[in-house]
Amino acid sequence: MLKKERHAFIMKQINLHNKVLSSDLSIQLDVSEDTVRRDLNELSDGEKLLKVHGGALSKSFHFTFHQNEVYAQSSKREVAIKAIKLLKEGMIVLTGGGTTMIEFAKLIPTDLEATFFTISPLVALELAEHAKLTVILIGGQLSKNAQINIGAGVINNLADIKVDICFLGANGIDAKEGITDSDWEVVQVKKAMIKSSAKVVILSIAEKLNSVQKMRVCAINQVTHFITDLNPDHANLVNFKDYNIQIL
Amino acid sequence: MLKKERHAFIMKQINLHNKVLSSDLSIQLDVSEDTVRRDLNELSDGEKLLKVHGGALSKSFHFTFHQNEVYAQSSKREVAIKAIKLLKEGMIVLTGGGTTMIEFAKLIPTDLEATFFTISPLVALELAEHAKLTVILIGGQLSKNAQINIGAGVINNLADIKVDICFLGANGIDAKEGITDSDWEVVQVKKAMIKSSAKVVILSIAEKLNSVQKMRVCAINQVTHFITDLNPDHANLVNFKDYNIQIL
DNA sequence: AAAAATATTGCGTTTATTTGCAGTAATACC
DNA sequence: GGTATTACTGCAAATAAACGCAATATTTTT
Repeated sequence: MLKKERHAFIMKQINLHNKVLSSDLSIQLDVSEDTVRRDLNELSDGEKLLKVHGGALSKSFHFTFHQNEVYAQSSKREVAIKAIKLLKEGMIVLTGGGTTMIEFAKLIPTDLEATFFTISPLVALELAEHAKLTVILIGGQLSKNAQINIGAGVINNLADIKVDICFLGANGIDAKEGITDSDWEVVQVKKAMIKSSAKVVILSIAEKLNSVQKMRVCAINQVTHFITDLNPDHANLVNFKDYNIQIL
Repeated sequence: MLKKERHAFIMKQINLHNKVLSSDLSIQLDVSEDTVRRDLNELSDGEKLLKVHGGALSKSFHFTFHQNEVYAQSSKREVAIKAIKLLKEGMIVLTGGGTTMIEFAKLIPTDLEATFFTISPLVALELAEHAKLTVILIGGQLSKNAQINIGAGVINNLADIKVDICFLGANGIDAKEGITDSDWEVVQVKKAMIKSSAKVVILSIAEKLNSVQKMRVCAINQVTHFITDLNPDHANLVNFKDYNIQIL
């Protein structure tokens, strides 16, 4: 593997996870830790990342908690704006959690009258700011990592509802492997959500394209709409053209 | 976990709660207290926080205090501190909503292991910051005014659970008229909560004493504990002495 | 194409950092 | 004032970084 390729791989990991460990990279790239260190030093010299003992962090990491609360917020907002266009008066909508969904909730027109089900307390609170929306929070055990409700209670409740459209964020998305995630409980909930919904819209920033996580939520052909911050004709989306999905 | 990550976590906690305890951080970060102390020293050297005996405080604490525009916050905090003492290891707890309950949630010791049911998304999110708590959010329609879940779904779910203790804020409280509120839906939910709980704790700042709202939640003798920011022997509380309530 | 120059990589060694622990000093709480 | 908690010190073990060097790969020059 060429040095440039390694650098690209490292930067991808950094953007995806905000951190990398030298020891992990050494195994993943199949080179010595020395080489990884040298790579990290070079990237660090080029101001591409922040080198620390044991690995490296995203440069924006430091600010993540202060000024730039949400990573890649502008991309996420772009995605959200496109998603808004799928909303129609009187719809019954189901939404997941995550920062993209919160952006989405904020951008909903204030005069829209609709019913929203959600598993995310944060999204629910954001939706509650809109006077004309009916907001129903599906209860369950609150996951500390994902900040969404999970568990059997959620699944049961989801089984009893049937909505017009479901908006979901994605952790990993790949044409062949479909939608994937890394948390088993979250995967179960997402599966149930898809089952309860006539249309399924996946929202994802371009960065997460062609990345695969450990567990599968669903195949690509179960998705009806796929929204990224890219132009639908962008080269990176060509793999998805074969499936019967509307790409926005 | 990398050192910088720990630092970021600590700063997040500081920004969130305005204070951290070394002992808590040691558990949450899964490192020794020594390491936490060294971290705090480094952050303190970098002027990021104010180190004190037992933990650290936000540097901007004295200034940001005012940005938190919770009405009568200090009274509410006093009430919350007293309420914390009723919590025991392993308890099943049910809580309502409101700013007093949020103060309460913030002040729960981080090493407490317990299960919390709540109808308030905001309280749930605050509780979720505590690593050892199981948080279950009872779902339903989100009331825009009260920012708690209401409606038949909530009542049904409440009917199926039985908890050790229930913490409720009160809108109106009077020895003769009991606990009263102004929103019909909220009253229904509170009634259901009381029904599901072995003990009922009412939290209220002194200001609300002897005030009566339009709708009745329950009589005073259905309450087991009553917490205000006043001394239990205060003259204003004399009316409540006749009932079989523990006044804190 | 062969040779020389340059870059890259892995390994052993040395050096530096980080972390937990034991013992002791300082501080807060009752 | 006594007790419990927290802070500091020095130390040892583990881990990571830096350095020099030799082997290998790549590019440039002849």
